[in-house]
Amino acid sequence: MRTILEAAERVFAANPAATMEQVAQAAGVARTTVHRRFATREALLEELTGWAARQFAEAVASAHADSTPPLVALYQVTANVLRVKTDWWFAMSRTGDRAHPEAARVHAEVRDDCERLLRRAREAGVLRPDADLGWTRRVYYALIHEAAAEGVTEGGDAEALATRVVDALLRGFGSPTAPVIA
Amino acid sequence: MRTILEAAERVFAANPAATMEQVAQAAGVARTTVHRRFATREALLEELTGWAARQFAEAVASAHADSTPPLVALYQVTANVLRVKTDWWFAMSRTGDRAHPEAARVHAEVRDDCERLLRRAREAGVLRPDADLGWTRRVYYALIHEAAAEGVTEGGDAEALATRVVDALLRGFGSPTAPVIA
DNA sequence: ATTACTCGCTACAGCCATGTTGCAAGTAGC
DNA sequence: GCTACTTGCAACATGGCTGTAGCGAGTAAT
Repeated sequence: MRTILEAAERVFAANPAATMEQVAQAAGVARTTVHRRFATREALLEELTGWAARQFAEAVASAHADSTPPLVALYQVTANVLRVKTDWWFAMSRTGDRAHPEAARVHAEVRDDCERLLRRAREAGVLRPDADLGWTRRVYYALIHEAAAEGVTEGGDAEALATRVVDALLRGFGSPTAPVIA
Repeated sequence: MRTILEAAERVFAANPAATMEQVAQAAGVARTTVHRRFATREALLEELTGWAARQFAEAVASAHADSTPPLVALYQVTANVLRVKTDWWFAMSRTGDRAHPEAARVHAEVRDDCERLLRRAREAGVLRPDADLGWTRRVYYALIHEAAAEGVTEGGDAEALATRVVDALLRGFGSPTAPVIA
């Protein structure tokens, strides 16, 4: 069960169009055994996304973003999410999928949590007063995605990656003395 | 020919696993006609990635990044690439693919160009002296990707998107007076 | 009108993944 | 030993996509 889901994650991460046969082989079981647990391919994908969504929700919740200073919360959430996302790369990439309403709900909720956290950060002076929170959130997501990609291929630890993500998000890479474009 | 490639781009952008039938339908031709131009599905994909790669190379080259100040070059390259990437979203996402060596070569060259530009920017004081160029480049790519996604769904103009990308890359979203994490 | 060309349509063969079933072997518990 | 359960294996049916071939209609040029 867990074995099959983890194998599916590995296989689909390498090739989203992989077959049930490949998943079974990676799990070390027969293809029919996979079908015994998951009636259809769709069902397997759904289980996978649901499983990842629960891990995701847990990772976000355990950061207690509401009861810590924004900067600390930002760092904790980032590190926790990176841990999950490097292990469940493929499953976590299936966010917008119409399948599995629970996963969609989780992602929507996290999205709200994230925007709320960013708003708190802006009010606390951590973010610039003129920061566009929608764009800020999308950039934040993109940075996490990129850092997770590095974590998958090179296996860095979540804390170091989180530090770089938050640093890139807040400071950028420009010299403080450089001219500004807009 | 062009019609079919453009249709393929649209269809595959919506669903990478789309069939030749769907492509043909989107192009307004019969499936056999698609096969007359592109012997196999693989051949169609290759043409598509090759076509996008040429557009990409042209977009980068026409920015004359070597002969303008780093900050200007960064902005020009960003805007040009965004124009191509919003139109050829799917085809441009097939970078690491082993198929079509020309596309792989183009992407490798652009990557080098980009790192060279970032190095110039750092030496010119546009980037912080301690900026990790590899990480900077990956973040830059991620920002372009994100901005292009917005361009695809909401159709903003390339200049405005480029401004936001460069601004996010250089300044980030943090308040200049806020404490730093690392 | 003839020729050359392109396209749509139909039909077909082949392949591969999916999903199902039945049977045999192995294991754990009683 | 007996039972219940799980698994592997082989076989099969099904469906969908791919790629090919042939025929007929339409069009443009000479």
